[in-house]
Amino acid sequence: MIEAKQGVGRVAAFERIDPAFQLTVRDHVYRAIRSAILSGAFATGEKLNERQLAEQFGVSTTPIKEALRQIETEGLVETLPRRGIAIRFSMQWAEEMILARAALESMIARLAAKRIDKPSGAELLATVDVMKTATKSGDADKLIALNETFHDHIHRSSRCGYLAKLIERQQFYDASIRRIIHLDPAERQKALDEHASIADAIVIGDADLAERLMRNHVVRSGETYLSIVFGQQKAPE
Amino acid sequence: MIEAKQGVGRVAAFERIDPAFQLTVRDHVYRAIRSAILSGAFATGEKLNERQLAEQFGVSTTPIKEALRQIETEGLVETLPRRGIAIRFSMQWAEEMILARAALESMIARLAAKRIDKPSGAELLATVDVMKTATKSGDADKLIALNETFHDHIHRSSRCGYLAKLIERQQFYDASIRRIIHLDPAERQKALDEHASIADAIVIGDADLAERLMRNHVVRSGETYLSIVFGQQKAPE
DNA sequence: ATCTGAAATCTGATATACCAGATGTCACGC
DNA sequence: GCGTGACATCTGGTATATCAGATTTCAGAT
Repeated sequence: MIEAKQGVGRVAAFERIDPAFQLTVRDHVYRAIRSAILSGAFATGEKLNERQLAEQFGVSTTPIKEALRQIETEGLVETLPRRGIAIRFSMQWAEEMILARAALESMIARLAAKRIDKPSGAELLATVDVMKTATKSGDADKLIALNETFHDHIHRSSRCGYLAKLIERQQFYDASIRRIIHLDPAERQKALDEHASIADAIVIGDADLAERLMRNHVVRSGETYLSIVFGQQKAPE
Repeated sequence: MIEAKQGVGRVAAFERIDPAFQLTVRDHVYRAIRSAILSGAFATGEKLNERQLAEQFGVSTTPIKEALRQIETEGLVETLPRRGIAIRFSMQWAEEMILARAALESMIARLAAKRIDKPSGAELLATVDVMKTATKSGDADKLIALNETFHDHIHRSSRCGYLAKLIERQQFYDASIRRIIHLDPAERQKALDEHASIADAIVIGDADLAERLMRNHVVRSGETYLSIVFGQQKAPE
């Protein structure tokens, strides 16, 4: 659908570039370090060195410092002034990130149930239908994308920008790990059932039910990811 | 109570200095800017200028940049590469911070109810008792301190460091505003009743009840703060 | 009067140099 | 042998200069 501005018919329908797309060095470094930490490349308590990181990335320390400040604010590392930067992330940290995400996603599901309108509700149910198909055919990549679409729909329906942003930071696994999970047919089916019932609860406006289902879904699937990322590790006895 | 180390009786009982105490320029700037934003010193969408801030604080841009990165990660401002730094905080943002805090605090209350031990439970109830006294006498400052103690007890009992840290960032009002609230006897009584029932629920281990009571408490008191900070503003109709 | 586009200017982004606290090393004196 | 303390060194913290994208300004063309 092309919308011409000011009645001039021949302007091409190029979408505005999202300013956040701009790849700064800082942003690249931020993602790289964050992802490395979350994938377990560093042991808890291990030290990071600003100069060394700068050398590895082939940049100055300035963008490194800024990226580390962001990662610090997220809680993944702790900066000890003039003593070093220590990794804080651990299995227990990941467990709590799941709990945080469960709390926030269930809150947002509750609000979505109260605020969703007819068209969005229909879209949400339609997404679930597509998921059913993808689940049967076992298309893992498509399921991963649909999963994101599903949660995005709910976030938008809740009209909560801040909460949605906060939730994004509570993810400690990436697409490659999701793919592993989606290879298991039983897991796919379980996720589908949960998504379907969550969508139903939101569309009929049952806030309490949507909240509860969402929390259970996030905790359950989170624990599955946890066992994959951290293997058979157990919390300290 | 003095604990001598290694049996040497004459060593003074100096406590270890918390490394986080060190006041760096960055940290000072971070707190100052954050507090200014939360107190409404800037309009939503208003631009901040790194050089100008550096000049105002009388420091270079380096600590300013790092502080802004932290504030950005919290979601209070948005950095548009090479275009400026825009304030994102608004009444709606504050409303969502309340919801986030409600979601996280209720999750932590749920865990505290499951994990609290006898001594901590007794301490929690004791804190509520002291609160009763302070409520009657109307000592606002003491109540503010006790409030913090109360929530800290619960955070510690939940054994969740990450969640507790995340919750800290969801506070948009400071002590001076709390004092205003605590001047109202009716408000004091309401808060006391809520605290008492939350403590009871946690101590008897009723996770569902603790969660629900905590959420309602945070939302209700949050809305009170909201109305004070933002006056009679209303969300866009 | 209006549109175009080059140049001035504003802003954050990055690089580099240097500062200062924290830590480790090791010769020295008991 | 062992505790002491000066000093080398490591680390993040801060200051400053410069780079480059974004925006604004405004002369010149239509």
